[in-house]
This record gives sequence, C-alpha cells and structure tokens, in this order.
Amino acid sequence: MTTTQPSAHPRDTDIHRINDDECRRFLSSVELVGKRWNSGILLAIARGATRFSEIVAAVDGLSDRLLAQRLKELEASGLLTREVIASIPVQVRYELTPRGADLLGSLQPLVSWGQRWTDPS
Amino acid sequence: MTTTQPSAHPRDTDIHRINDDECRRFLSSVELVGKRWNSGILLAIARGATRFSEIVAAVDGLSDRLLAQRLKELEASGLLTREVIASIPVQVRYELTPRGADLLGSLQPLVSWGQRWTDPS
DNA sequence: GTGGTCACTTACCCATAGTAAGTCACTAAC
DNA sequence: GTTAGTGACTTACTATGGGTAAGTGACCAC
Repeated sequence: MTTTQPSAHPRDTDIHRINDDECRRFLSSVELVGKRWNSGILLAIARGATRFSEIVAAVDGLSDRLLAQRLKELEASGLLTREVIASIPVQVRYELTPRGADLLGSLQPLVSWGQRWTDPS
Repeated sequence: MTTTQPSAHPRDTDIHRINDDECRRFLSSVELVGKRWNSGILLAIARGATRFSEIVAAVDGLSDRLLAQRLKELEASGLLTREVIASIPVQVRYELTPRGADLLGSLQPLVSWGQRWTDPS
C-alpha cells in the first residue's frame, strides 16, 4: 500500500480501483481489529485477563453473547488460543498467539496518533 | 497502552502498562478506522480519488448510501474536508486533512503485519 | 422530451448487535 | 433436598444498522 499522495501524476487516466493483494490484506486486517469489541478483547487478554469472565469484566459494555461469538472468530483467525481446564466449574483460558500479540504491537502507532491529534472538538 | 517492545523481551509482557485514558482513545481510534468502509474510503482518497463518484468506483462493493453516510462521519471526525465546486453538474471534492493522512500513515505497520503473517489458516 | 451526469436521499428488507434470561455440571449451605 | 452459586456459554427477542434498489434535482445535449 502506498498511502503517500501520488504527487507525480495526481490525476491521470489511471485506474484507481483498490483491489490489489496488499490492499485487500490491509482492509481485512483493519476491519478485523476494528470490528466492534475485537481490539478491546485482545487488549484485555494482553493486559492479563485469561478467563471468559475476566474478559467480560475488563471490557466495558461487552456482553456474554458477543464475547463468546468474538472469541470464536478470533480463535479462528489465529489470534488467540482456547484451553479448557477441567476444574470444578469448568474454566477456559484464553491466550494471545504470537500473531495476536504482534498485531496489538503493530497498532501502537495508532495510539501515538491518538495522542498527537487529541481532539478538542 | 505501551506496546513498545523493550529489546530485552520481544514478548507482550509490558502491554499491561495501560492508562485508561490512553486505552479509550486507542479503542475509539481503532474502531473509527475499522468501521466498515472507512479505511477503504480514506485509502481511496489518499490514492487520488477526490470526487464522490471516484470514491464509489475505487472502493469495491461500496454503495452510494453508505459512502454519503461515511463521508459525513469522516468529515465530522476531522479526517477529511468537503468542498463544493459550483460546476455544471455540481461536483464535490474530498481531501484528507493532515490528521487523516497521518492516520493512514500510522496504519502502515498493520500492512507489515499482514505480510508477516500471511497464512490465513 | 427522452436520456445522461453528479451527489446525494428515501424506502425497504434482512443480518447483526444488544439485552435478558436460561442451561449444564457441579458444589456448598440451610 | 431444596435453594443458591459458579463459569462459560446458549437461546430468545428486539433494536439498530447495513445492503440493494430506486428516486431526486439542477442542469445540459440530442
């Protein structure tokens, strides 16, 4: 992806259609982390929440139903792992995969962006 | 949130250091760019699309209705500007604000992440 | 006077999000 | 031995938002 302005030929007869591989990957990545609750869940786990109830408690406004759904998706995307512990009330432990942790890390510039442009409006 | 990785431990152990204000800003940022079509629209504009119809053409699957809606939101968020040109069929020109361009730039690591973990399971 | 352009709106439907309550397997208390 | 509680979910239901299609209005060209 080239987010730089095409200063050389700003307005040619070029096809500006965005469907190359890199772009599609970018869009799916950003919509994956941007999907409601996903980044919050990942962040909660990164912060130390490991169990279902801990994640619900950590992410403000997140409901059981949506958490269960999102966890399935995130696990399917390979961002976290699910491990069932056969304790007396069954416990389930969620952890970030290296891939998931790396994803969170690559969102760091977004935090800086938020600080840089603290919205006064 | 400080996802910066102190070279000693490349793992995610220091992500726990999160201040809630920072965290909320992060979540709103990520959900802003992650909201369906938003990043595609910003990307299209960054790549040279300036008019409504150009953006619709550039972003695959995007409809008029949603574009109009998203453009309002993005303008309200200060990520782009809207300028009406009183030509014969009226034209409207959209451009990224510095803030919007900076946002796209700070998503660059996400592109790298997508390349790094290229296997979709 | 039919058709075309541009930047939207409006109308409608359906998928998903949100909220609340239920389930299962078990244990501890009354 | 009925009641209550735990953890991790499901199920049921409603509300919100997205997708598709068609309409609008100011203009012009044929």
